[in-house]
Amino acid sequence: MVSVQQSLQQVLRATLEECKDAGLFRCELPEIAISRPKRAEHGDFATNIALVLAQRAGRPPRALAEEIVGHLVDPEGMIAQVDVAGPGFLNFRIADAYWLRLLGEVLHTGDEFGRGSAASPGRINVEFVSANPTGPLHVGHGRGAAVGDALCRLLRFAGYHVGSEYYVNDAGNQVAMLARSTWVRYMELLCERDPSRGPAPALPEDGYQGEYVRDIALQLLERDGERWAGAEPPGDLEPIREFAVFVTLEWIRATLQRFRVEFDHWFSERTLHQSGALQRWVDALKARGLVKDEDGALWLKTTEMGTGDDKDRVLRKSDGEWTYTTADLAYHANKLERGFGHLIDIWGADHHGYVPRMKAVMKAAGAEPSQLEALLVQFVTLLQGGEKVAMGKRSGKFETLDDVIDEVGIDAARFFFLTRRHDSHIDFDLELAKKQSLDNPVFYVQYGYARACAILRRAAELGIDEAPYSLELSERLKLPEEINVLRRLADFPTLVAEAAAAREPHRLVFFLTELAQDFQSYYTRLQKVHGDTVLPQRRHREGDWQATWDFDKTRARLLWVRAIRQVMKNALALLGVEAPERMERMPAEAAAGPDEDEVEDDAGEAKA
RNA sequence: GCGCGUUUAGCUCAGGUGGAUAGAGCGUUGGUCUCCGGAACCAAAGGCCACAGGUUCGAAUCCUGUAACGCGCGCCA
Repeated sequence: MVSVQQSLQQVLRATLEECKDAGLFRCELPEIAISRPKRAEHGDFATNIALVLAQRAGRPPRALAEEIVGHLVDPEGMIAQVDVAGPGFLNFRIADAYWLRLLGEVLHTGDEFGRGSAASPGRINVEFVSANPTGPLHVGHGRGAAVGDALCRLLRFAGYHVGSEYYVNDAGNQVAMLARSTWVRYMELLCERDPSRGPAPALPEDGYQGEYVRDIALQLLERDGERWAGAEPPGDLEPIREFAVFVTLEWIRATLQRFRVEFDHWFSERTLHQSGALQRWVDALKARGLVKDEDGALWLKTTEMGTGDDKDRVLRKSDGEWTYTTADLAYHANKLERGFGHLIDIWGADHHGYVPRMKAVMKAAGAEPSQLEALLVQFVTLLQGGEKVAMGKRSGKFETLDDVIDEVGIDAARFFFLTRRHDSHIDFDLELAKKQSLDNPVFYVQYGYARACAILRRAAELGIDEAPYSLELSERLKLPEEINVLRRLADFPTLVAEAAAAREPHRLVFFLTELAQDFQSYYTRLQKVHGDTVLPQRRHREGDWQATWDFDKTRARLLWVRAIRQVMKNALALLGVEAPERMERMPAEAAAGPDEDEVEDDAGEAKA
C-alpha cells in the first residue's frame, strides 16, 4: 500500500535527481520533508526542500524553488498545481483523481486500511499496570491501563511485534503486609461472632486499611474456618498471603478484562526468586566487578554506569533480603532473554526518579540503556461537578477503577484517559464523561459513527443497491467538502506510523474528533448550502421519481460514507473504544438527577 | 539543597520532531432551523506561547539563565 504522501515523495526524489543532473547542486540529496500545511491556500502538501538546499546550491531559496518547479518529473500527472510561496516553500495541489482512488483503497483494504510495516519491527515488550496485588485498581492504574493497551494496539497495527506484560509483585514486604492485615480482619470477624474471645488484635500502623481487606478475610473464614485463630498471627503467614494475593489478583484481572485490557503474559516475581535467577545474576555481577560490599549489604555500582544515577543501589540488604532492584534486574534481563530487543515500561510519574537507576540496571545486565524506554503517566484528578473527588489509598477512601467504570462506562473512561499526552495531567470530569450530549467528545465521535451506519441502513431500506467502487463512479463526488474528507482519510496511515513511533495514542483521539466534525458538518452543509441530500427524501419520492433521481451520485456518496465509517472504525479499534451501530436514545426526562440514579440501580439489581 | 517534569485563549488541552497569519473543545456573544439520526450546523470575540537572553533564513518547538507549581531524592515498593 503506497500512500499519497509516499507517491509525492517519489515524484520529488525524481525531480531532485533531475535537478542534480542539470547541475543545480552537487551534494547528496537530503531527506525530503513533506508536511501538510495548516492553511488550505497552501495546498495539500508542502516541502521546505528549497530552503534546506539553498545554501548548498548557492542561490536564494525562492530562485531555487522556481528551478525545481521547472524540472518537475511527474509522469502520472499527480500534481495538479505547484506554487512557490513565502520564503521558498513548494506547495503542491494533488489531482482529485488521487483522492478518489484513495477512496477505493479504503474500501478495498477495509479493516486493514492504515496498517503499516514498521521499518525495524524487532520485538517490543510493553509492561504496564503492574500494580501490587494488594488491593483493587484505582483511577491512576486505569490511565496506565488505557494508555498501555492502546499503545500495544497501535504498535501492532503499525507493524511492530509486541508482547504485553503485567509484572506481579507477589513477593516482598507489601504482600506480606497484606497477609498480616488480612489475618487481623479475620480475627475481628471471629471476635465479633464470639465476644468471649475478647478484643481483636489491632491492625499494624502501616497495614492496609481498605474495606476490601475485610472481604478477603471473610472469604478466608469461609474457606478455612477457625484454622488461623489465635492471639498471635500464625508463625507461617504463607498460606494466608497466597490466598490474599490470589483473591486480589482475581479482582484485578476481572477489572482489566472488563476494561478491555489484555495481557499476553502475567509474570510472577515469586517465580523469579524461586528459579534462583537473582543469585545467579548477583554472582555474575560480582565476577564483573560491578558490585561492592559495604555496611554488611551488597551494592550495585549504578553510579558508574553512566546513566546519571546519583547513588549506588543496594542489591541485598544486611538482613540478607533481596531488594526490588535485584528482582527488577533479573526480570528485565529475563525479558531480553525471551527475545525482546526493546522494552517499554509504563510507570506512574512519581517513579521518574527510578529511570536512571533502571537504565543502570540494564547496563549491568549487559544491555544498552537505550533498550529500556520508560513512559511516565501523569496522575488523574477526578472532578465531580467541578470539585475534586478525594482519593488516597492509605485512608482507604479511594475511587477504584471499577467505581469510575460504573459511573461513566468503559468507552468514556478509556477515551478520556487517552485524550491527553501520557505525561500531561488530566482533569477527569465525571459529569461530562457520562453526559449523553455533544459536549462529550466520546459521545460526539460515537454518534458520528452511528449516524454513518444509519445512513447506510436507510439506503438499504429504500432499496438503493450499493455499487462496487470504480473511479468513474467516484468522480461523481465533486463537492469540496467531499474531497476534503478524503484528504483527511489519506492522513490516517501516516498518523498511525507517527503516533506509534512517538508512543502517542492520543493523536488518534484528535483525528477522530476532527473526522467526526467533518462528517457532521457535511450533512448540515449539504442541505443548507448546497440544497442537496444524499438520500431521496419523502418529498422527492413522488410519482415516477426513480426515473429522474440521480442514483449514481447517491451511490458515490454512499461509498464515501462507507469509507468514513471504515476509518472511524479502524481508529476506534486502536483506542479500544466501541464503534456502535446505533446510539441508544436516552429517556426524555434525562435531566431528572438523583431519582434517575436510583431507578438505574434498582434495574441493575433486578437483572443481577 | 540536588534532580526530573510542567507553564500556550476565561477553563481543559493540542500544536506531526525548526516553518507561512497560533489551534480545538467547553464557556461567552450572535446566527441557521419543514431537520437523510437537529443528539445537527455556522460565525464572532478572546493570545506578550511564564520571563530574559542565545542559536539561524525562520523558534511555542533547540540551548542557557530566572520564576511559579508538581514530583522524586531509604538497606520502601
